Amino acid sequence: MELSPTAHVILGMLGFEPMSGYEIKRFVDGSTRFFWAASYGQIYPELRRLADEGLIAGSDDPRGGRRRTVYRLTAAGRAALRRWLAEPGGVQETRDESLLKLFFSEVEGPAATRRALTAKRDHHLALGARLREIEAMKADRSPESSTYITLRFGIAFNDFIAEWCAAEIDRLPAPAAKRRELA
Amino acid sequence: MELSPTAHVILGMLGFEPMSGYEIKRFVDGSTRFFWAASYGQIYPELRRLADEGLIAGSDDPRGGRRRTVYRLTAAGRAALRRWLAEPGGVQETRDESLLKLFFSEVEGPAATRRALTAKRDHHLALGARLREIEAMKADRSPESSTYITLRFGIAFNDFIAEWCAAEIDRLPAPAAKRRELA
DNA sequence: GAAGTCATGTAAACGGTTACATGATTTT
DNA sequence: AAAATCATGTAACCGTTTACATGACTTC
Repeated sequence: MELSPTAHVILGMLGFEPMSGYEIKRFVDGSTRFFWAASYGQIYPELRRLADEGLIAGSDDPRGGRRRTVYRLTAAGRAALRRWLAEPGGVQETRDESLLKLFFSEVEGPAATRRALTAKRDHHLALGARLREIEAMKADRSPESSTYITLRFGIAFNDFIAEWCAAEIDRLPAPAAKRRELA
Repeated sequence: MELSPTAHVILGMLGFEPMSGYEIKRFVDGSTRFFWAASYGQIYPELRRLADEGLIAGSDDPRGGRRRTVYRLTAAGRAALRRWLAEPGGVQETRDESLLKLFFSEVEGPAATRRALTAKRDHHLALGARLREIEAMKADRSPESSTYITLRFGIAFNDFIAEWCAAEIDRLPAPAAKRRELA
């Protein structure tokens, strides 16, 4: 029974601590979301499947009058998580419309290229700021924490792209309006 | 009629020059593939749709005895391309299983974190090498070519990640085996 | 008492990949 | 003669998102 990457996200989250589907979603939205998103439409059916296969076990744990099912890893589930972590490779996909626009911009002239680079720079600037907010709230910031390493990766990565775009904008020929001013 | 990003890829490609579906696929595989892939299962139906909407026009242009349909942008198609390039934002999605493994690795201890970082470093090293091969073959390498800027972005980006991973590996506590050697 | 949050779930739609089918031409 | 490439296309499948439904509890 081949598990989907999203199933592994769930196993990984439950590897930290037992959680409900709702909590998994919240956790994902504040962490892996930037490189692996998951919606309720995936999480709840997947929890059922993993429970059916005996990799996780759910137990009722209502909060007040709200029903609530908390799942935890079984021994088989922890083994599956360990196996997945050890095996190399995996999906690596990007769909970046801003790069697409940059790529095609030359048919519209250098002004369009500049616009595309500026938009991309701003996007990654904003994303970097978001990640720094998450960093400020993060409890475990020890240097060998892999979740913290991943977060720092995200920040460094977005910083790098923003800076690269800014440098590239500077390399571009000055826009027509500027040139007229200089003349 | 809202166009999908993949429809815009086709419009963009035809903005460079008229092409057949097969040629679009080949072009994509050597360029946008790294940030926006497209399969035949998308390209051919999408070509039909775009032709039905009058954004592109196909004409038979057999090569020898092989039938072949070459598509070119119509005025409406070029306007749609221009409009899309001007509008801000767009899809920005990443699915990176290597980051997922890095993120969750701490439950397995620092050796797993090191393995995850090493795997990621090697992946981006290989990707960078692939892009450099493409660069070596690329005709237009003028600094204001947006396709070349995009390619250089890919190279810089993969280099950066590989170096970041390498630096992070060095920051990690020395593995147990190494420590015993030192004792 | 209204809005927000906690909590679980499903159905429909969507975008995309994979695999397959067909057939001609070119290269080895 | 076989393998590779050119060329077009479709059907089945898959993972994911969106939107919706339900209901209890909490905060303003």
